Amino acid sequence: MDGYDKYAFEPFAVTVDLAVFTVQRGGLRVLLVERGQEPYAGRWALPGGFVRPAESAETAARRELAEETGLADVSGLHLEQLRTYSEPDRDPRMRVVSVAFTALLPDPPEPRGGGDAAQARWLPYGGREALAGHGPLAGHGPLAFDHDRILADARERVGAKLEYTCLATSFCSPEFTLGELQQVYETVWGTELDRPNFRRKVLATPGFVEPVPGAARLTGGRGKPAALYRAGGATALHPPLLRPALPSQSQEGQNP
Amino acid sequence: MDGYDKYAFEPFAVTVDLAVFTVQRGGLRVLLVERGQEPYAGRWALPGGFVRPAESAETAARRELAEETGLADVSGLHLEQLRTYSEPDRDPRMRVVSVAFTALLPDPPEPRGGGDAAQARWLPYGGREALAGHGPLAGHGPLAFDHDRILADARERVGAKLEYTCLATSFCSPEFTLGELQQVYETVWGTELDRPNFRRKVLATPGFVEPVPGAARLTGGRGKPAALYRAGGATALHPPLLRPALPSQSQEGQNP
DNA sequence: CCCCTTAATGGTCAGTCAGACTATAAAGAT
DNA sequence: ATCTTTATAGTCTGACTGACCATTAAGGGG
Repeated sequence: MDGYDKYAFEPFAVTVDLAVFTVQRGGLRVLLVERGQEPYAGRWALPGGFVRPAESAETAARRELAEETGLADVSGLHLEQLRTYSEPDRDPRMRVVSVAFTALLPDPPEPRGGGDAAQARWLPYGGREALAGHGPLAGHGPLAFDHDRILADARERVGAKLEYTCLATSFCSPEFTLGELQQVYETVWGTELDRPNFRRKVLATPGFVEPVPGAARLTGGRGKPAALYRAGGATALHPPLLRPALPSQSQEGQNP
Repeated sequence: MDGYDKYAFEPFAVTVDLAVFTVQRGGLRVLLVERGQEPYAGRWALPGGFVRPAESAETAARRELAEETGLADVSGLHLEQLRTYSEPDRDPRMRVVSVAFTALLPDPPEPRGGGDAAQARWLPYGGREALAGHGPLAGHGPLAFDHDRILADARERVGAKLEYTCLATSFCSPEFTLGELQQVYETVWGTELDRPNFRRKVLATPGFVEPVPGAARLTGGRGKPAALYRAGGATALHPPLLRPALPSQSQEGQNP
C-alpha cells in the first residue's frame, strides 16, 4: 500500500455478482438472468453489476439484490461476501474484478426481468436433476463467465456454514416448523437426516430456535400439525451440526 | 454484468494486503511494515501492493509474499483469500479496493525492509502483551488504513480453520513434534489444551499427521525426546477439533 | 551418583452426544 | 373406520471428549 506514485497500476472495473439461493418445493434454487448481449449472449449468468463510486461492495450487492428480486425491503436478508474473482481473462472485453456475494431468501418473489430484455428466473440447482446427469443446472448450464465456479463455491460455502451457524433460519419464513428447517439442511446438503435426531439437536442448542408462544400450529397438508418456531438469538452452533461425512471424502491420507 | 456501455462505472485501484502469521517462541507474530510516507506515515501496516494488469489477485499476493519475506520459494506456503475491503473512504487519496489474504509461515526469515526506507518486522500479535492492556499489538497499533480490522478478521479466520482443517501443520516445519503442533493451536486460540487429549485426537484423525519412519527423535531442551511427525495427506478434520467454548460467547439467546 | 524437574507418552473413567431405531399422537385421504 | 402421513417422544448403544493419573526418558543440581 506504499508509494502509489512510484508503482504503475492499472485501473480495474469492479463489479459484484450475487448467488441468491432459496429452498422451494424441496429443491434448491438460484436466481439467474439470461444474457441478452455478447459475450455469452443467451447464456445464463448470476445477477450483478458495477460498484458505484460512492459505494462499498456490500452496499452495491444489497442494492443489486433489491433491484433483481424486486423486494422492497432487503435489509433483513442474509447477504455475505463469498470471495473475489480476479483472473485477468475472466471477462473477454476488459479487466473486471468481481466481488461475489451469497444471499439467502425465504420466500422468493417472482423475479422481474432486468432492464435490457434479459429475463430473470429461479432455476433449480443441484438436486435430483443433477443426479440424472444433466449437470447441476439441469441443462441450463454452463453459465457465462466464471459463474459456474462462483455458484459452486457459493453452494459449498452455504453448506459449510449450515454446520456451525444458525444460518438455516435465513431460508425460512419468520415462523417455521422444524420440518421446514430440516428440509433446508437436506436440500442444501443433498442428504437425508433422521427427523427425531435433527429435532433433538436443534432443540438442545440454546438460542437456535424458540417456540412461538401462542402455541400456534399450522399445517399445509396431511399429518399431525407441527409446532411453530422462530429464529432464536444465537448465531453460532456450539457444538456444530455436522453433515454426514460422505464415505469418499475429506480424508485422502490414511494412517497405517 | 450486463451492458457495460449502458452504465457508468468508475475505475478502481485494486491492491492486495497480506496478513502473514507465524508462531515463534510461543507467541503469534505478524509481518508488518512501517510506512514512510503520508498518509499514516510512521504507522505500521500490512504488506501489500497493487495488482498488475496481467495478474490475478492470488498471483499478486504470492508475488508480494515472496518480495516481503525475501523467501526464494513461496510456492508451498499456505496462502488463502480472506475477503475484500472496499469501503469508499478506506484510503484518503483515492478509491482503492483491497483483496486481503492470509498466509502462514513455519520459520520466519528476517524480513528485508521495503524499498522505500520502510522497515519490516515480525511483531507479536495478541498473546500476553494484549492481556496487559496495550491492545493486540502491544503499543505498535493502531495500524494504517483499515488494517486493524483486516488483521483481526484474518486471525479469527485462521483460528476457525484450525478447528476443521489440517491447517495447523502449515505453521510447522516439515518435521515437527506433537508438542509443537499443540503450541500452534494454543497460540492461535489463546487457550491451553490438555496434552494427552490433544495427542489422542490428532493421532486418531487419519491423514492429519504421519510418523517419520526413521524413528528419528529430537529435542531442544529437557524432558523426554518427542517423536517426529510429518503432515499427512488429509486436508479436512472430520470430526473437527473444536476450541473450548468461552463461557461468554456464541450463545446470546437462551431457551427457557 | 541420586534426586528433582521437565516433557512425552500411555492409560482410565465418566459424562455427553450422535446415529439407529421403536412407539405414540394427530391430522387428512379413501 | 381404517390407512397414510407427519409430528413428537423416548430408548439404546457406541463414539468421542474432558478430566484425570501413571510411566518413561531426558537434563540439572546437589
